[in-house]
Amino acid sequence: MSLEHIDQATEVFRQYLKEKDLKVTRQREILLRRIFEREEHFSAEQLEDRVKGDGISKATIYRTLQLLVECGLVTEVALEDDRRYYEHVYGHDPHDHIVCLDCKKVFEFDGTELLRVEADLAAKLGFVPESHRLRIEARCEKFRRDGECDREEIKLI
Amino acid sequence: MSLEHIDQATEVFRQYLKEKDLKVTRQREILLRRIFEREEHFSAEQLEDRVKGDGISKATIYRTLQLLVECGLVTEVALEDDRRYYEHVYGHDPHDHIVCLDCKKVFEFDGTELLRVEADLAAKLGFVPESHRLRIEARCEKFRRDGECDREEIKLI
DNA sequence: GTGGCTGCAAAGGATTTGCACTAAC
DNA sequence: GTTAGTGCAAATCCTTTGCAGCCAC
Repeated sequence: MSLEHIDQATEVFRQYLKEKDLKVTRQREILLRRIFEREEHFSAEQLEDRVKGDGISKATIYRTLQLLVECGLVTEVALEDDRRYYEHVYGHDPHDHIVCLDCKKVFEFDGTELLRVEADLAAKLGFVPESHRLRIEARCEKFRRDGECDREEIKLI
Repeated sequence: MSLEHIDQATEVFRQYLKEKDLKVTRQREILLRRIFEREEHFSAEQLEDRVKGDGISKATIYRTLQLLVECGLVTEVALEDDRRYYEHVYGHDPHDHIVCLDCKKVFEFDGTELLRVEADLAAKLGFVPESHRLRIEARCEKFRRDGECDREEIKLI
């Protein structure tokens, strides 16, 4: 993510905090930066690793993640069922996730078509869709054929 | 679910156990029956309630659920993120779930179209889809308009 | 100075596990 | 009789919470 985007996200977060009469703290600013400076999904534990040395407690990490989700800068991703994973979404196009049962990598794919189908379907049933949580589990043809997979994880495919 | 279906599911389960050299126990038979005799999603805790009085421990419930998922008679449903929910799938058509943010009810809808889109999408990306976990969160038009919703939960819509 | 925030440790809550006993086969 | 299954309680693991001191405003 570009420095420019990080700055914009920081601004969005500060604005959100101000609106809610919450405070801009050292910990919150560092966490936001560490989240946005990488294009990787992360769990609370992995985020803890990223800020190792910055003196930020686990409790603050969990509390800040909640704030970031509330203000829409971060969302949960349904990668696993046992723990929560997150990704930053500021400046990202809608996408969903497909995990390969062979090579275990996670890929993102353009979510436009599914969004349209979802909207149609929901309309037919009398609903207005708000959000969805999706994980597709699949097998990678290349892996099956060659026994390896050279795709880059996460990259939009 | 019809008695006939329960018997068939029981047979499938027994067969699976036999193949794996596992035992057909009183607890396993009761749990399967209690699961299949209702068309309701359930958590481990709710299943515990359903077998209250049958003297089956929580540990056995969790262990049996794993078996039932392994043999394909039951699957996890992505209703909530904090605990696991299940449904029996023997004799059911493919479907997905939509939860109403207004009335909190869960509905099932025909999953054929999404399956097709998923297969197309996956093929384009070089994958063969195996399964997916989906929850659509939406608002119910009727509820918004009338302040109530008379739809029946879970029924395929 | 006054909230809200943080770190710490303890609590919570769902699920899993170790073990001695019991029950299928 | 053998082997796996069960119940119980303890253990795990992720996440949340209570509280005393701290920091942003």
